[in-house]
Amino acid sequence: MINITLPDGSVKQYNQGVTALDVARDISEGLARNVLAAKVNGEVWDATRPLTEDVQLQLLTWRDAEGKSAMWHSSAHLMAEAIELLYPGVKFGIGPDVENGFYYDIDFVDHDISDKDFGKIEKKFLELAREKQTFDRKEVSKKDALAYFTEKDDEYKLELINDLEDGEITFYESGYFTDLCRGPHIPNTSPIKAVKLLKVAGAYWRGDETRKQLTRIYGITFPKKKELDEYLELLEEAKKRDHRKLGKELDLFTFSQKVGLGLPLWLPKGAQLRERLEQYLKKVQNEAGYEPVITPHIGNVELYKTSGHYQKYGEESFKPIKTPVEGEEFFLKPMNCPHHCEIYNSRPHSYKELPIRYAEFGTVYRYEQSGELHGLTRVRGFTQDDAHIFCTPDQIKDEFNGVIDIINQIFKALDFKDVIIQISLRDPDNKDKYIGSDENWEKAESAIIDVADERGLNAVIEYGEAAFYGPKMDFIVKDALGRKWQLGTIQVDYNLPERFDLTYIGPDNEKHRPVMIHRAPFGSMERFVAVLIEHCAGNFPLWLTPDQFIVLPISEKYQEYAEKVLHLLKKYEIRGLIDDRSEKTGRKIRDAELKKIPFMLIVGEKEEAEGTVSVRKHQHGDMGTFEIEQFANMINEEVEQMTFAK
RNA sequence: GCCAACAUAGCUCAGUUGGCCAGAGCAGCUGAUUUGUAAUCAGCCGGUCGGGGGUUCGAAUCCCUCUGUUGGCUCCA
Repeated sequence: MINITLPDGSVKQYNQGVTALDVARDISEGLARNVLAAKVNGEVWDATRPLTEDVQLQLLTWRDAEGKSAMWHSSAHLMAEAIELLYPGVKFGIGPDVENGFYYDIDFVDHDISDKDFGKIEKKFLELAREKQTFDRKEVSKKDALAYFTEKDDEYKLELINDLEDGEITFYESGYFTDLCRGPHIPNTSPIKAVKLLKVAGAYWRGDETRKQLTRIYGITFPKKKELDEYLELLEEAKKRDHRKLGKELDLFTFSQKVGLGLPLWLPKGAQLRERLEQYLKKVQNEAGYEPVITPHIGNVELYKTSGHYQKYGEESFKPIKTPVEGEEFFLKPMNCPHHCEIYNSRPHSYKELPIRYAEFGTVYRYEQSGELHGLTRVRGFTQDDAHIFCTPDQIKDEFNGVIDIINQIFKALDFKDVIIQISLRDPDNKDKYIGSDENWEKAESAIIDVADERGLNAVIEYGEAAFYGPKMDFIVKDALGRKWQLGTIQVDYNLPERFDLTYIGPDNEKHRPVMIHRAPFGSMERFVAVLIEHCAGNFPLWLTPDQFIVLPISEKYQEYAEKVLHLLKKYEIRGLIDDRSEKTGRKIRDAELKKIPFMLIVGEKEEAEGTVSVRKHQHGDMGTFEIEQFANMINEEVEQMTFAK
């Protein structure tokens, strides 16, 4: 007999060889039907795998993330089975579960596949699911495993098996399909009631662009058709928030083939919005002791040879510009730091001056691969809210903390709540990819980790994500469709000070090396605005929105009064416009609602006589009649509150 | 850059298996209307059907190619 401890602390006794599914059945049939997998001593197992000793057991269902994983992973197998039946001879790469569903990388050999084939695959998929196929785990020797896939002529699986140790190889058999797989899987396919294949994409085998590109098919499954419908509806809703769509609708930005791809053009309303963000940050930075600097858009090739960027990125940059007579070469600047180093170097510095903080909204240009360009989030020309802090090694922590304060303040003012904080460190197995000494790297990495610990930040550590010159802390936010974008970043850099031979005179009258901190709270204005648009679905906070109100005169008779209202509100520094078209009020309201203007001020006979406005709030409706001053105070209070959100 | 799909008026989209001068709604312009909380009416303007090549008696429609967009992959100082 063995003891099974359940999450509520109760202990039950069973015969050796009992399965999690048996335990579930013992509790209730309903539970047994819903069990997808089991957590055994903290490790996720098949619910059908025999338990041979005393264990802590947790049954996993659709409600648990691990339960979903097991089902989606099993769905990947099922899709592979369907595809193998429909397209004999295809070869399989890997097929894991992902955040929302699963994918399988497949070499279709000589079959052509596109999303037009999805319907056929989905149909076969559901047929197979209804067969209640079980997933049978088999431990296989390396020799047998190799033999099986040699027979199948699947070089991808063979490569995977060759990387595994004998004794740790398992196969799963389901229906007609056998796959190399660690598991775990759901007991059988009956919970999979609804499937949707979502997209086809090319994916390099093992993420290596020098290797063959396989066809990746993404899909998602649900235990109920209704849940699938809800998910698809959610995707539709998300599309409405897409910054590319809203940017067009709200006249914020555009692109022109003639100007060039990846080069955004800011329209008046978008430029206004962006300028407000910049002014806000300038004010915050001014209070935090930053000094503005301005540098040109190009820099001599020598500058980037000194910085090391030339060696690393020279080949994948826009080609240099040459002066016609001297033949001197200049790069469009891909970052501002080398310029700022030269500003620092323009005269000697005393330790008493440090830290020095140079800030610049610097526009930079980077050659990005054409397939990667995406709205405002991935462009070839963009403006960083950049600053470089030059400080002594023992000032790093304070400075780092100061930057985090600024980032927190901004994210709070804009109501960004779901921010992922990532500490990006060097890949310890691939140190040649980075410049600088081990000692400096270790110092910088531990400084960042210490600050995160001290502030109790819930940060994730990622190895191999560091910049080539130093480790960093990134602030990552998701867009409407759940894609992750890096916004703010703080980077410690011991390398550029070396390369530019930056120094300060210490109290000992000797030269010392300062440390540089690169930081950009927004990251880039383009990307930040894009994420902001999606975050608030185009309903910008009052302090940022291009037009705060629109006056809607009932008829031309009240045009003069409308102008008076506009004029008065201007005096309170509230911005707006008048809809003077010869349209009905209902129409003007509809258009203003669609333009997402926060307040509509309706004025007619009554308002003119009383010197008031009738206020309608966007998405809320009629708020009643206000004195003009009263309305102005309401707006200004709201603006004040948001800007100074702590 | 790679894989796949897509590209028709400023915007959103119709255009069946190639067949009369390519259509609609919105926007724009002109006029009428003088309007009270999400669309007043009428007329007009607007397209070398992304560019180029080809097949055909005939191409928005079929083929090739280039460009761009979208979704991924790879990359991201």
